[in-house]
Amino acid sequence: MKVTIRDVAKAAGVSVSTVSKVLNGHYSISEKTVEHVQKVMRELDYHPNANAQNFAFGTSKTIVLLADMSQNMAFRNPHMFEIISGLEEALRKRGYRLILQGTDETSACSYAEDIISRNSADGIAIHVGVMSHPLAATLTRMNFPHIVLGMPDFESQVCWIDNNNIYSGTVAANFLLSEGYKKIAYIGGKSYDLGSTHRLQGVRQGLASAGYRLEDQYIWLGESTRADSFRMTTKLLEQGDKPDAIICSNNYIALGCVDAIQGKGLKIPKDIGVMTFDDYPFSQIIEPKLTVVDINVRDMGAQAGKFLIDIIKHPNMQIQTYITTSSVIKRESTR
Amino acid sequence: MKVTIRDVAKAAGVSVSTVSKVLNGHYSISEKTVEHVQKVMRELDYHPNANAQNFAFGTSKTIVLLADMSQNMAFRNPHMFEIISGLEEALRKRGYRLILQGTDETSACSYAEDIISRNSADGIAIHVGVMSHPLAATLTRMNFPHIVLGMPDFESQVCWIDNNNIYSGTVAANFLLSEGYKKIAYIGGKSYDLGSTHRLQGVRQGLASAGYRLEDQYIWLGESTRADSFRMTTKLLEQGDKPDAIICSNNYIALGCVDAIQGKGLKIPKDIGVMTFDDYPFSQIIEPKLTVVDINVRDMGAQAGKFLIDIIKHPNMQIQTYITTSSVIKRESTR
DNA sequence: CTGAAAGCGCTAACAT
DNA sequence: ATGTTAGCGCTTTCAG
Repeated sequence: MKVTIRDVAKAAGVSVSTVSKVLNGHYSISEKTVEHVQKVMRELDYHPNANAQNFAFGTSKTIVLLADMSQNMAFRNPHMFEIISGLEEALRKRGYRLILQGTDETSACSYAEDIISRNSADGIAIHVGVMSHPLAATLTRMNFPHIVLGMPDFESQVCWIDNNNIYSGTVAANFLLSEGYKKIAYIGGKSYDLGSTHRLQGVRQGLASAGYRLEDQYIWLGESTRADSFRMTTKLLEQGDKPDAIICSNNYIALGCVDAIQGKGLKIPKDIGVMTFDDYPFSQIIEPKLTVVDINVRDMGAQAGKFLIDIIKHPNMQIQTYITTSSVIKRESTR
Repeated sequence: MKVTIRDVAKAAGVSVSTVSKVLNGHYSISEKTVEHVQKVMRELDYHPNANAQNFAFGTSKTIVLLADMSQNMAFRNPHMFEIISGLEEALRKRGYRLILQGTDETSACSYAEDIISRNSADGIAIHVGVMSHPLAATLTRMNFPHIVLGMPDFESQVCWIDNNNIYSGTVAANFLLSEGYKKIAYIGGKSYDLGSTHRLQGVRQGLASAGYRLEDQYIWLGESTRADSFRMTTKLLEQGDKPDAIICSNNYIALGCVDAIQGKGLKIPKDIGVMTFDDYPFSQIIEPKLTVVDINVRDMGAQAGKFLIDIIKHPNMQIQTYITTSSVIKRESTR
């Protein structure tokens, strides 16, 4: 059968608590005993039972992640899985494990309640996609260590972490200016698309602080689809005064934008520059390869993991933050 | 403080073991007592401590997944995360949780040994990408419940599950024949690319059983890159007798193939049909949208979860299997 | 049908 | 520096 701490104690001729102390590197054990006990452990091929340790310590060294992982999500939103990868790595480095729990927005709250009340995890990470008002309420009411991946689209007291899209917008604007572009246009989503809105705001700020401005007729906001972007870009290009560069709020919009530009017989980047955000696989597949502001999402996951562990260790800590890790990857769609 | 089973027992005026039996639906408790105890539980807002239960039951109701989740993996291989999603769902339905553990091939084996010897999971799932000889040896030597996601490229006694690429190849061939194509070519990876090799084999079989054959000059095997595929397709098209359809072993190869065809001024699907395997996001983005044999990978993950739990419940069960869940998604690259 | 008591394997005062 | 002992919260024989 399984060899337990008692077997080791017996074989080593010491008490169980001494073995336990060796296991946990307690200072009070003499070097000689430590070595002896460790030798016995090796001989017996002893490995402390994880369940028993967790139980005795009153901790599970475990974080659960609530996220929507329904059909095709990995294809539609690889982004999320890259965040998860970063999160897992950060947690692992700190001795925690990540439990994946797929859920929809409706069930997320009861899952969280169950986890908290049954103490089946030391903390919860929640992808913003399944975040809801009741869940936020539960989290703050129970005062349980948590972090939301992405900024919730409503006010609350929960801890969240997100990329700074405003900053990314500014990075994009600054880059284009530094490359000599002057008449910059923006194609993005409507006001409820917070990402797009923030990026737009950042672009504005970037231009403003360099003494330029984003002209109203150069801003087109619509659906985040290839088709609607095609429509908007076409309209934009049919106006009298053409921009010399277009910033697209995301990859899908960029796709339609490129179609439209090429449809008008214009060359990228010779006649007009294009750039967008996030380094999706197809940023590199479409012609020309897109210049993007890359927001290191994996790093965001890693930061989230770090913060969550900090929160667990310092329960009164409060985090609500943006992190800024964007940088430009220059490819062929800008000169 | 936390309310425990003892508090419930006291408040309900019964013994701890009675409460435990109510918790676990033991037959021997009278309906009256059950109801009474449950009422007290609700009143006290009692929730059994998960750690303690696991400890007492000697199980963790937990599966760990070993997989390479290094930088950009979610973008390079969304496929894997879709499998993981399916796996998680299947496990959850059966009362198990999925722990994610990122690793490289080298560390995977010692992670597995640790998990097994410390009993920190009831089973292990391993993505084939981190599979190795020593890991296979460990798994069979320790006789621990496991399942490998994907077929290992070496002989062993481990349990694995994979799509049947041979079958998928046949599906592709049959589809093209049924659409009226007759001169079919194949562009794929070299012999060590098992996926490509099996698909090729399936294509051959499909054609053979319909009385056709895959001509040698129509088979080009090289690197799985857009560039090499471009090269191979160009060569193929420069031969005297052109095929009327090309099957590409994967999406990257399809990309280069489409480039080459269009580079020769040929139209898809008018002059030549193209199809490939796996429904990657960019199968839909490139022009024309690709007809693919879709191998429901999420379902493969789900099956893996089901099998793994079966193995846990019936330890002497042996599984080494293909599953076949391919079907054609017809889009614009075939007529 | 219910309860007393012995564990599951490990940790952590407290005593020596 | 080491050992004694009492738990951690729940399950599970075994008696009654």
